[in-house]
Amino acid sequence: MASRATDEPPRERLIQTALELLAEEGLEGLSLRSIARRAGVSHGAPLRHFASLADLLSEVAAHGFRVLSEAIEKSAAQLAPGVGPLARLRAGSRAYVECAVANPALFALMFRPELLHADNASYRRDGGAAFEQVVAQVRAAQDAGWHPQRDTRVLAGAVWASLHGLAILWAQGALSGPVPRASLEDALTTALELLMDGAPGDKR
Amino acid sequence: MASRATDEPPRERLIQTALELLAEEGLEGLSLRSIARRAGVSHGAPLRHFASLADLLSEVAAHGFRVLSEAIEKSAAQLAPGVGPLARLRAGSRAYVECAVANPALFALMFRPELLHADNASYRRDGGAAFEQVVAQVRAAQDAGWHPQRDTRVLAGAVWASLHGLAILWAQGALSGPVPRASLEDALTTALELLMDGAPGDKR
DNA sequence: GCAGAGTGTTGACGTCGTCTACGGATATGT
DNA sequence: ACATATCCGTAGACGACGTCAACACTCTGC
Repeated sequence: MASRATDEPPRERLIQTALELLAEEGLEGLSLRSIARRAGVSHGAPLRHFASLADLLSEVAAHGFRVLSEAIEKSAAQLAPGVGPLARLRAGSRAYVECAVANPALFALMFRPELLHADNASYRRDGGAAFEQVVAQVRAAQDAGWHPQRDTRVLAGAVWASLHGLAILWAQGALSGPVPRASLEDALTTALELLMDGAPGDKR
Repeated sequence: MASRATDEPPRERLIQTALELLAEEGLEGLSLRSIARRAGVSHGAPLRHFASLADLLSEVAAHGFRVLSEAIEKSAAQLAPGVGPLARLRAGSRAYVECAVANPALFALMFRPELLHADNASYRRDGGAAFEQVVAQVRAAQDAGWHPQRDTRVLAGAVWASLHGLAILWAQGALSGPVPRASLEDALTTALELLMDGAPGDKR
């Protein structure tokens, strides 16, 4: 029996290969030629399917945004039906950071503009969709009385950026030095409490 | 008269050249050979003074951390003597983000572990010093009643990460798409208010 | 039977980081 | 004064990289 991968369309196969390589070797190991080698094709083959390395990586990054969106969605879905919107936002925020920590290299790639085609269609679409998910959760929390007077997109940007900082620093190990190892999880909890407590909301 | 730069020691001269190149061309343009070209020496010369490109870039990143520390220090120094520690923390936070936005490529380099030697001495020292500055400001705020019961380093880590996320996303333009252009400054203000209001502190 | 698209190979080009061998200063010890 | 060592730079090579052009091998539809 042949490996299932071989009868996938070549574009998808290359993206999958790149994802594997990224997970195993990190950002440094991710070259057009190494992807080709691992996929078992010649060094020029990937350019039949992508205009450039940046184009291939942009598709990989778009895949990452889809993974992220699913993680956020699932985190909200598995809460009890009665819990309020602010608790959902908290759960989504946790999911964002945990997803980044679970896939550090992929997450890093998603925010490396110099490696990507910023105007790649999938990248823009899936990245935008992920942000809109945060916006929707923030809006729901506002409707429930959390900072109702603030501009929703600005508020969502501030929340997203805060989570994002924690996610990258944590994922790339920059926090392990200055902050004691055991308390990285604490830092997430602390950040969420700073951001989302002390203001009228729903049940904690 | 000869350019002042030529009688500097060659190590410093190369770091300065790299900083200029980084500011003008961004991260992509920063190669060992392009630095050598701009410094007017042969392509192998820089390796007389640095063990590798990563080593040179680590020194450049360390310089960036010194710039950042000075910006934070200056922001606190030019406040009126009477203002409280929480206001100082707020001012330092603004300075962090504004410094990143003023030097986007340098700031990006400082957090690209795959381009750096993570164990480079200057990099560790100056990066650590910058974080300790935040820790000191947080501790002072705690002494004045702001979340006094929390672990200082964890709290500082959470604050730093939040600022950092805003700084990178803003510096690399990732926020301009989803959040309306004019309100990036608002996002900073919003984040600072979320993080540092609604808890007992000093005078606003 | 044949044109054309889709896919893959091969070889080349310029750029890159790094290494080695070499050359010329400059300073120091005798 | 000379020899020696150290600093700093050059020149050429190597392998890896992204990209491109030329070529070949399937298919499919007519």
